[in-house]
Amino acid sequence: MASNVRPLRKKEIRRENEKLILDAAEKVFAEAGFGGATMQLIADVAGLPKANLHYYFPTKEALYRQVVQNIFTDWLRAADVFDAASGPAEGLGAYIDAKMEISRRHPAGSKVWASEVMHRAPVIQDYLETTLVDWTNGRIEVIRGWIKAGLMDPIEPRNLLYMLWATTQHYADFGHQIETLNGAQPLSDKQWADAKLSIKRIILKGIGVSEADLAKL
Amino acid sequence: MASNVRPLRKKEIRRENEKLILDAAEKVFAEAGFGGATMQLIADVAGLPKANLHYYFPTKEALYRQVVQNIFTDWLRAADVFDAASGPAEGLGAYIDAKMEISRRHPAGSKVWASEVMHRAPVIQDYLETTLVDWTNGRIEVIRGWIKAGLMDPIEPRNLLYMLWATTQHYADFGHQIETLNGAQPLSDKQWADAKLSIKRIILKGIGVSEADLAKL
DNA sequence: CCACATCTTGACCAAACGGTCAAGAAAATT
DNA sequence: AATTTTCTTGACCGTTTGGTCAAGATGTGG
Repeated sequence: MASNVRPLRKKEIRRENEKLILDAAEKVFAEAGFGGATMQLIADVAGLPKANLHYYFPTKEALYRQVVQNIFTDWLRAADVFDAASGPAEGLGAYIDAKMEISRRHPAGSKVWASEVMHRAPVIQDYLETTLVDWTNGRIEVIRGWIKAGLMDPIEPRNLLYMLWATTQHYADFGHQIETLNGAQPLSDKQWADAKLSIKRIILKGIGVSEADLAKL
Repeated sequence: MASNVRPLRKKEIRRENEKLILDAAEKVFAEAGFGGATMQLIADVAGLPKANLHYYFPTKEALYRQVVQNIFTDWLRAADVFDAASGPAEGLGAYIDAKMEISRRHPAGSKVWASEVMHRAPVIQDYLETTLVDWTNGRIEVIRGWIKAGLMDPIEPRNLLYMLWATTQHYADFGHQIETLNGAQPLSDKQWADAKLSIKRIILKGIGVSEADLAKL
C-alpha cells in the first residue's frame, strides 16, 4: 500500500529538485535582483546544500536563464485569449484579466522579467529579438484588423500594447508601493476586482469600443 | 583675466565631485541594480579613485540612498502641473507630458526607483510611508473634486494614478524592450510625440473627459 | 548480488567585494 | 609664514562570493 510513496525514482528526484531550485531561485532573484541574489540563499530557500544547486545548474547565470525562460513561456501562453476573440472588448478584456491574474498570483516572475529587461536583457536578448518580436507583430495585425473593421479608434497598436503591459505588470512590479499606499495592506479581493474593472473600462472606452460592448463588462 | 578659471575653491570641489559621483552612481545602479553595482565601477565611471568615493559617501548604501532621494525629489517637483489645472484634461494631460519627458530625459533615475520599489523599498520605505502617502492623498482629493464637478467619470482615483505612473514610467523602465521591438532603434521624436498623444487620448477619453477638451489635445 | 550511473555534501579555493587607513598634497585661516 | 582644515590616493584587510572537488550514499539494470 504505502510502497508507492517511498521509492523516489531517479527521474522524479531530478524533476522535483529542479522545481525546488527554480521556485526558490525565482523568489530570491525577484527579491534581490541577479546581482544581489546569492547561490547560498537560493540553496537555503530550496532546502538543499549549495553544492547540490551546482549539480543541477552549472552556474548562477544558467539557473537565472532558466528562470527567465520559464516566465516568458508562461506569459506567451497567457495571451492565447487574445486571438480567438471576436473584437477588442472581448480580446483585450480577457487579456487584461489574464495578465492581472498573473500579476496577482505570480508577482515574483513579473519582477524578475522587469529586472532583466531594465538591465538591457543581458541573458534573454535573443528571445526579445525573435519570439517576442514575432508575437508582437502577430497581435499588431489582430489589432489592425479590429481598427479596419471599425471596432475601435485608429491607434498605433504598439502604444496600446505597451499600455496594457505597463498597467497590468505595475500591479506586480510595484505591488509593494501599492500596498504601502493602501495602508500597508495587500489589496483585497474587491480591490483587485475594482482595479481590473477600472483598467478595462478606461482602456476600452479610451480606444473607442462601443457603449454596448462596454456595458457587458 | 584667466585667474578665475584656475583656482577651484574647496566648496566648489565638494559640490562638483559629489555631482560626478551621484551621476555615475545613478547610471551604474540603473544598469546593474544595487547588488550588482560595485563601488569600483562607479568610481571608474566618475573618473575618481575608489577611496575618494568613500570620502564623500561613507558607504555604498549612503550613496545609493542619496541617489534615490534625488530622484524622488525630481518626481515630486514634476507634479506641480497637476494642481494649478482647471480640470482633468489640462491637469492629467500636463502630468502625462511631464512624466513622459522625465522618462525620456532621465531613464536611469526611473530604473533606480523601480528597482528600489520592486525590492520592497529597503532604503526609502520611510519616504513611501510619509511623503508619498501625503502627496498621493492630496492628488486623490483633486481628482475627487473633478469627479464631483462632473468633469470625469467616477473612477477610483488610486487606480487612475497607478495607470498614469505605470504607463509613463514603462517608457523608461522597459525602454530597452520598446527599442528592441522598434527594430533596435530608439524612438524618434515623432514616435515619442505619438506615444504621448496616444496615452493622453486613451486615458482622458477613457475617464470620460468631454469631446471639446479632447479636441484640444 | 554486483557493476554502474546518478545524486549528495562538507570542505575548500581564488577572485572580487565594501570598506579602512595613513601619509601626503592642496587650499583656507590665522 | 605658520597652522589647520579639507581633499586625494595607493595599499591593504576581513568577508563573502561563485564555483570546484573528491568521497560517499543511493538507486538502477543486468
